[in-house]
Amino acid sequence: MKNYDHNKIEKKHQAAWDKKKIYHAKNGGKGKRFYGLIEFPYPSGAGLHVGHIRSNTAMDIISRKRRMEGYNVLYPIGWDAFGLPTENYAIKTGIQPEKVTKQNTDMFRKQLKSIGFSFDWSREVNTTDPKYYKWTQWIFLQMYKKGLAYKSKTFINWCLNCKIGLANEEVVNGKCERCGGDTEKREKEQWMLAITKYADRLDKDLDDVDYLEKIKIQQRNWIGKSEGSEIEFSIKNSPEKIKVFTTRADTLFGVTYVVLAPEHELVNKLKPQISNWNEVEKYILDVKKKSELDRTAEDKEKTGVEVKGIKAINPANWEEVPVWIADYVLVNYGTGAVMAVPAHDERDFLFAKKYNQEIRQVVAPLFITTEGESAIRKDQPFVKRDTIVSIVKHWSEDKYLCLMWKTQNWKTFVIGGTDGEDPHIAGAREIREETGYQNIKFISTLGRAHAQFYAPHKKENRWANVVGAYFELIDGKKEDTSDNEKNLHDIVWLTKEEVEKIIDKEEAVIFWNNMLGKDQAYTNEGILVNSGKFNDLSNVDAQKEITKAVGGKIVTKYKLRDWIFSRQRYWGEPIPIIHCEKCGYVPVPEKDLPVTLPKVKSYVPTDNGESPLAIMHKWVNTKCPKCKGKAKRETDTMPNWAGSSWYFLRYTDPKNNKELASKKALRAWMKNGVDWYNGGMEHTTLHLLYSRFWHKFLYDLKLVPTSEPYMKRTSHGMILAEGGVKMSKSVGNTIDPKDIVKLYGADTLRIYEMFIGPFDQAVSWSTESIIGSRRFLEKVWRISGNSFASKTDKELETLLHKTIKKVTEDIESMSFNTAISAMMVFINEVEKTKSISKKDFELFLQILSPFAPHITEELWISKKSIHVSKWPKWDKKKVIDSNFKIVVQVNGKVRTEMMIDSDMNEEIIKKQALEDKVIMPWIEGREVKRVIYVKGRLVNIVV
RNA sequence: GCCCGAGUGGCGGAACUGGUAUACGCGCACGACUUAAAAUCGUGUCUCGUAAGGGAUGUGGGUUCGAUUCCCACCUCGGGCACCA
Repeated sequence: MKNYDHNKIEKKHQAAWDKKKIYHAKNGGKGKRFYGLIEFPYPSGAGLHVGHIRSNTAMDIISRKRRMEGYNVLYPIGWDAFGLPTENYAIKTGIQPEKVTKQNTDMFRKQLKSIGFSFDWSREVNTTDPKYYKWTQWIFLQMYKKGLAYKSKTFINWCLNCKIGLANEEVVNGKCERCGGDTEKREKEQWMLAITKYADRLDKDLDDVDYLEKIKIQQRNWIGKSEGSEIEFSIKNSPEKIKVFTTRADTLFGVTYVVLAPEHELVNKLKPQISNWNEVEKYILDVKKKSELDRTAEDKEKTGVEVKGIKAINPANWEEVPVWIADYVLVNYGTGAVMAVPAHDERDFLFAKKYNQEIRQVVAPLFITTEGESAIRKDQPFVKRDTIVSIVKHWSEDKYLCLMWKTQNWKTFVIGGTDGEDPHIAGAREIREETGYQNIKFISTLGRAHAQFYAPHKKENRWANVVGAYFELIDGKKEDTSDNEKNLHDIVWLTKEEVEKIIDKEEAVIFWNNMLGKDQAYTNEGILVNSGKFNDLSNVDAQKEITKAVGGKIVTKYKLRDWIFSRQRYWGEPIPIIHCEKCGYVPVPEKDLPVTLPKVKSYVPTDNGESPLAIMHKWVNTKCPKCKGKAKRETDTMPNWAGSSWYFLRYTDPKNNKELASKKALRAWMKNGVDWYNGGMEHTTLHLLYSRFWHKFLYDLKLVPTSEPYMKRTSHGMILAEGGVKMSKSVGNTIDPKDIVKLYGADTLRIYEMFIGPFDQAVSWSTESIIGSRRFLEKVWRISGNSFASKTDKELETLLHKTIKKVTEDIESMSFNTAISAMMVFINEVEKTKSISKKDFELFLQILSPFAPHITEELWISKKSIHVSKWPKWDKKKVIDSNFKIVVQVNGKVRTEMMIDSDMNEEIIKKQALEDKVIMPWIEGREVKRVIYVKGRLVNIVV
């Protein structure tokens, strides 16, 4: 047998597959179909990356398996070729982007072919091809016609380095996502796409697709759906109103001020009434000057100024509250104004502390005792009581008064009922009665809480509405207390540390912390207090009730913003709009599409932020399609998310010049959407969301059969360099797949990248480890050169069928690493026993073939390609061992193993275990309490 | 701060639904073949202990006959979001 010469074999079969077109998807026919999709690559000058190979191989394995299972498979490839790197290269070198793109795609194509992917190369698409972007432009025009594409003067994120407007999504921590340079806010007219109109559906329809849960979560977070209320605050002596958005309408009675975003339109409208306009205006200018980075800086100390002369009126209690402007309120979320409830919102709390605003509690926490002697007794009614907890400080020392109860295991502050009295009166009375101290000074209340517990001394469930109060004794003057009180508890003075050790009731702890000034916003659920007729309602129920009572509206808001769609760049799809002096914006007639990019001399964007296209007067100046008058073309281009928002549709019918794809082709391939789409987590919030949005739009136009583009979405982990750091050119730790293919072969590289670790997790590259994959393939090669047995050894046959089962199932769950491990185990076993039939070995080659398509094709005997052969089925009878090993444990510790036959029943096995020589000494002289048998696994003897 | 995910040998990692922890691979050590080296093959490889046996899956508790797996608290790392009311 010849040596395993991967170079020769791989080239030979790649050429043969191309010639025989075995991976071409058939358009006609009735059989079952499978559409497997990977994110089409951006053909960068750096060439194919090992990361591309990992994700492409995974879907290649799945596609190859589907083909062998009899599916008509579409596994296409194309180029997402518009974009900044190519343009920047053009700026630097002056070489036309088309030329660079052509070079790069040629290189990528060659490299991808050298890995042996089963792409249908006849359906290659390229987003920069005018025949392709004609339809990108066409879709834009449909959006324009439906009012979803509009021009708007907005603050955009401007990258000072790229000289380009960025979408919110492209700004990371105030820096440009692409170049890492500084960004600033600039006001500019931009084309926008109204993705927010689809926000609700983009959220809701996630229920119906099979995406990894973490992908759904990320999408949902990004969309940021939030249900709440819009409530209007009148302004004193003005017809204007402040509309706020809140998710906590239940806390309306706790509003102590109202905050507007500095950019809020009311600020200017109310100018005549504002008595400190200079101060307000200065603050607004300061905020504008602040870069995005400063505004989101880490310490984020909140700032703001009060708008004097303006008072808002709380619709719940007609209280007048001050109005502030502060930049912690965002103009473009909700209504740009919030009601501040410092007691129950952390941001408002911090702001209130800094600017000395009132903090008013309206939600009391509810503490339920469920353990110990005070645990509530189920099925008993609650007796409601108003109670008070008084913290009493010593007249001269830093000590506090506590009661040690004699009748039950309670250690408390001074407690008692209030009988409807004010806290300072009720508290003082209780202190006198229970402790005898006479000269008491009321300092402050400490908040409210509800507590449910069982009172053993009264034998009843209590529901206490507790108020906390803080008192100081003026002197030690003390009178005798009644015998009754004396028998109830002892009085002790404790230091702070001692108090903290013994006080365990949660409401007491809260009051204690409040007394010490360690208070914080309470944002959890609870019972309403200080809220007029809504008192005692649960805060959740109160949200709707209070909204209704003040004439508010229940509304849903989203974090998602409309998509800034224009770029001031050359290398993108021209936006097909004409500006006419008379008619305004006029869409380019569909028959004139595509609007192609003109050839320009310089690709440098202009300093005033215009695209290089703006100085192409010949191209820019045109006639208005409507009035035939003087007009100019739009010089902004589309972002490179445009072409990738619908490319998967084009694959179904890539050469169609009349439609973006024929209905027939779409019905055939997209009947349920793309069956399986794998890509990177980095595209979860942008590409995935954008393309879902476009697809839903096309669905509404009845152009595509489903409202969701992708039925199933999975994601791969990144490949990191050795040592777990990112691969990067500048560090010089990148791996060129070409070198690996040359040295070890494409099959080895494929196996290695699938074996390297769990597919969905990031893994570190290790050149040292590749040899293992190569050795595995060499063993396969060597075995095929041996003479085969007429019949496969019985145990080996069982292992083969187990392996077929495991590989079949592992591919579906993308557990490629364990599938390969199982095949390695099998091959190791074959080497040991050396008796496998030719037929059985071929079954093995078949399950290996999706992973290593070249070597298996070479070793496959039949004239027809192994890749069109039928996927092996495991034999249910043959995956069960006739006898196997189980372990025997004593008290959960393994003591011995024994062989049993599959037909032995439980009683016999248990008996055999108990009589085992090794086991006997372990159970001798001890009582066998239980014997547990787990089928096919173990016997556990409990003594 | 919030939301995900993950912590297992020297390394990458495996373990079904709670049932022999460390499969498979790399590396390492020793041996065989060789004048030698590479390649290949074989044996060994969590840890303490001569052994019997004990201890180990980030830490500390809990549930269970039995926990890497379930529950509670905490620590570390990775990813996402980040003043979204």
